[in-house]
Amino acid sequence: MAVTIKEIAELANVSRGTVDKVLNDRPGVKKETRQKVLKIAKELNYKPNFLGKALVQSKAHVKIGIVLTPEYNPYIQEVIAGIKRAQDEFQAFGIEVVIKMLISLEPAEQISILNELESEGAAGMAVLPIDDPTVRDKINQLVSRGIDVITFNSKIEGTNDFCFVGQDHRKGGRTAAGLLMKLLPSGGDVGVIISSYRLSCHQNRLQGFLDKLKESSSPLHVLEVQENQERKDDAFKITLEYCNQHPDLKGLYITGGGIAGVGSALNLLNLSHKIAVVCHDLIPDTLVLLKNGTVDFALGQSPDFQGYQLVKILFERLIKRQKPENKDVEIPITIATQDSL
Amino acid sequence: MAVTIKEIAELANVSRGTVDKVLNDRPGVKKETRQKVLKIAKELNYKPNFLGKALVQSKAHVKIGIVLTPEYNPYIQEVIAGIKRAQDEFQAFGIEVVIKMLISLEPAEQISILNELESEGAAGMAVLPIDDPTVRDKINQLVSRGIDVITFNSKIEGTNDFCFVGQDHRKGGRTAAGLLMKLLPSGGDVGVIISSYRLSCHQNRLQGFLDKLKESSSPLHVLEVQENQERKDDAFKITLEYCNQHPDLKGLYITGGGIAGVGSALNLLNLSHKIAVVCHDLIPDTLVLLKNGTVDFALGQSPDFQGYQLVKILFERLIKRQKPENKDVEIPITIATQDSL
DNA sequence: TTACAAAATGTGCACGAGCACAAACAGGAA
DNA sequence: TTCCTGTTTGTGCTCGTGCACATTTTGTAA
Repeated sequence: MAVTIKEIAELANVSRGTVDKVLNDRPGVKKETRQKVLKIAKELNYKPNFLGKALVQSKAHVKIGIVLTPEYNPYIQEVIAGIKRAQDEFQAFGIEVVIKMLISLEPAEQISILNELESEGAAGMAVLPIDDPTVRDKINQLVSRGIDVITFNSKIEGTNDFCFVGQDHRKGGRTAAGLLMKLLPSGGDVGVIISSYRLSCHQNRLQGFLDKLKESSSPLHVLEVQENQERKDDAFKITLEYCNQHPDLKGLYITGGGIAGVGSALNLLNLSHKIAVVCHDLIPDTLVLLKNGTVDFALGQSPDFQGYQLVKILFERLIKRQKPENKDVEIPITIATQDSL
Repeated sequence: MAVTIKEIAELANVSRGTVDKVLNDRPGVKKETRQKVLKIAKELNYKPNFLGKALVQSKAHVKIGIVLTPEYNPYIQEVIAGIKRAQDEFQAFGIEVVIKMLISLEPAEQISILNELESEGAAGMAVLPIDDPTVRDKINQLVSRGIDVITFNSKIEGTNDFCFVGQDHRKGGRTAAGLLMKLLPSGGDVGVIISSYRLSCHQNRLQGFLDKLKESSSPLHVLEVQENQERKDDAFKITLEYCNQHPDLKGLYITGGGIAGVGSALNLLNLSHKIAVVCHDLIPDTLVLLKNGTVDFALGQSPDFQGYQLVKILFERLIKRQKPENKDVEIPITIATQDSL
C-alpha cells in the first residue's frame, strides 16, 4: 500500500502542511523538522501519488507546442496521429497540445513559430529542428527562459534541449548498406538518391551508408549521389538517368521521399524485380512498392510511436515532475519486407 | 475545458448525486430526469475525468494476474521487464500486478495456477496459454464468471478472451521464408529447427514458412524439419547432422530457442558466414550471433512492449472502463540485422 | 515581564467522481 | 387531515496533494 503525506505527517508528529513544504522544497520549516521528515519519507520510500497531484493541477492548463515540418509529408501525418493519441490519453491531466506546421523549410519561419508559441505561454515544446545555427540559438534561448524543449527526428548539435527523440540516422544508413550487401553479395553499381531538404537526417544516412560499405570493403560501387526534392517526377528522372547511364545498375538506396517516382521508372524499364531497392519511411507509397516486390526493404522510424512519445515525455516532465532526466530516446530502426506487414 | 458532473447538474437543475446515478446506470432516478441528464451529457460530450475516478477507487486495489511460461526463457525475462515498467506507471491507480510462472509446460499446472489467481480475487488476467482444450475451457469458465481475461503470444482458438496481444506467427514464418529467398535467390537446401514446446506459435511459424515458399514456387528445398527442446546441445546436434548429411546446405531457419547451439555448430564447421541463418527472438544469444555475422536476420516480437501492453490494456479495461472494445493488438514483426541495433 | 515581529506549524478548502445516507416529495389509506 | 411507505433528489464525506491563510511558537528588544 502506497505511503501518503498524511502517514508521514503522523509518524513525524507534524501536520500535513509541514510535510508538504518539506517535500516540495518550500521555505518555512525548521531545519531539524525538515530532516526528520525527509528521513521518514526516505525510509518509507514515499512516492507522491500523481493522481492527487494531477487532479489539483488539472485546472492549470499546461500548454505544449509541437513544431512540425510541412504537412504534405506522409511521415508527418503519422507523427500527428501519435500526438493525437497521446493528447486523448493525457488531456485529463490538463495538458493542451498545439501543433504548428511550417509552410516552408526556412529557419526564419521556424524561429517565428517558436516565438509565437512562447508568447502563447507554452510551458513545453517539441521541435523538429531545421539544421541551422539560428534555430539552434533560438532553442537555447527558450531553454534559458525556463521552457522545456525537446527536439526530435533530426538532431542538431549544440542545443540544450533536455532530450532528443529519434533515430540514429547514421545507423539507418549503415543498416541500408548492410541490406544491399546481403542482396548483392557479388557487388555492382549502386545509386543513391538523397533528399535536398535541410534536415540533418538525410546527410547522416548517407554518411552511415558510405561508412558501412567502406568498413566492410564491400564490392558495391556507389555512383554519384543525386539530390531530389522529395518529389515523384524528380526521383523518376534521376532513376531513369541512373539506369540509362549504367545499364548494369544493381541497386538503389533512397534516403527520403520520392520513392513512388523510383517505382514508376523501374516499372517503365521493366526492372522492378531486377534491381535491389532499399528506402526509408513506411508511407503508403512505399507499402505499395513493398507489396509488389519493387522495394526489397523499407526502413521505418515508427512515426506514430515517436509522436506519442513526444507528448508523453513532456507530460512526465511537466506534470509528474518526477525526474529531471536528460535521457535521449532512441527510436529503433524497423525493417519491413513484403511479408512482414 | 472538460465538462464535469457539477456543470451537468447545474444545467439540468438537479444535484450531483442524481447526475452520478444517471451516468453510472444506478437506479433511483425518475425516467424524465434520467433522459434530461443524458441529453445534456451527450450535448456537452461529457467524458468522465478518470483522475477523479481513479483517485476514489485507488484504495480498492484491483488485482491483475499474469501467467507466464517458465522463466528460463530470455524472451519471458523481457516480457517481465515491460510488465514491471507498466506496474510502476499504473500503481498509483491502485492496481496490483501478480506474476505467476509455470514450472512445467503442462496444461494441468496452468489450470491450477489460474484457479489460484481466481481464488486470490484477481479481477483481470493475462495468460500465455498452453495449446490444450482443457486450458481453453478453463479460460472460458473464468470469462463467464466475470473475470477479464486476455491471452497473449500464442493464440488458441475458441477462447472468449476479450483481446489477444501478440504476433501473427504465420506471418513471422512467411517473413522468414521471404528473407531466406532474398539471401538465396538461386535456391538450395534449407533446414528448419522447430521448438517442441506445446505453444501454437512454433507450429504456426513453420506453417507460414512452408506456405510462403510454396506460393512463390521458390527454388529452396526444405529438409526434414527437426524438433528441439530449446536447448543449446540439442540444436547443436541437429545442426551438425544437417551439415553432415547435406554438404551443400545453404540456409537454416530456427523458430524458437537453442540458437546458440546452431552458432557453435556452424562455427565449429567454419560455416558461420557461408550458411544463411534466420531465427526468432532478440535474446542475448541471438544478438551475439547477429553481431558476428552468423545470423543474418533475427525476427523479434518486442517482448518488453508486449508485457507493457498487457498491463495497460487490463488497466484501461478495469480502471478506465471506457470502452468494452474487443480489439486484438497485433505486435509488429521486427527484423534485426547486424547494423540495425 | 510585556510587546511584537518573524519563524514555524497547523487548518481548511479545492480538484472530480463515487457512494452512503439524509432529506424531500409523492401517493394512498385511514 | 395525518400517517406511512416508497420513490426521487440532495448532501456530505472520501481519495492524495497543493496552496492560501490561520494559528501557534520562538526569539529579541523595550
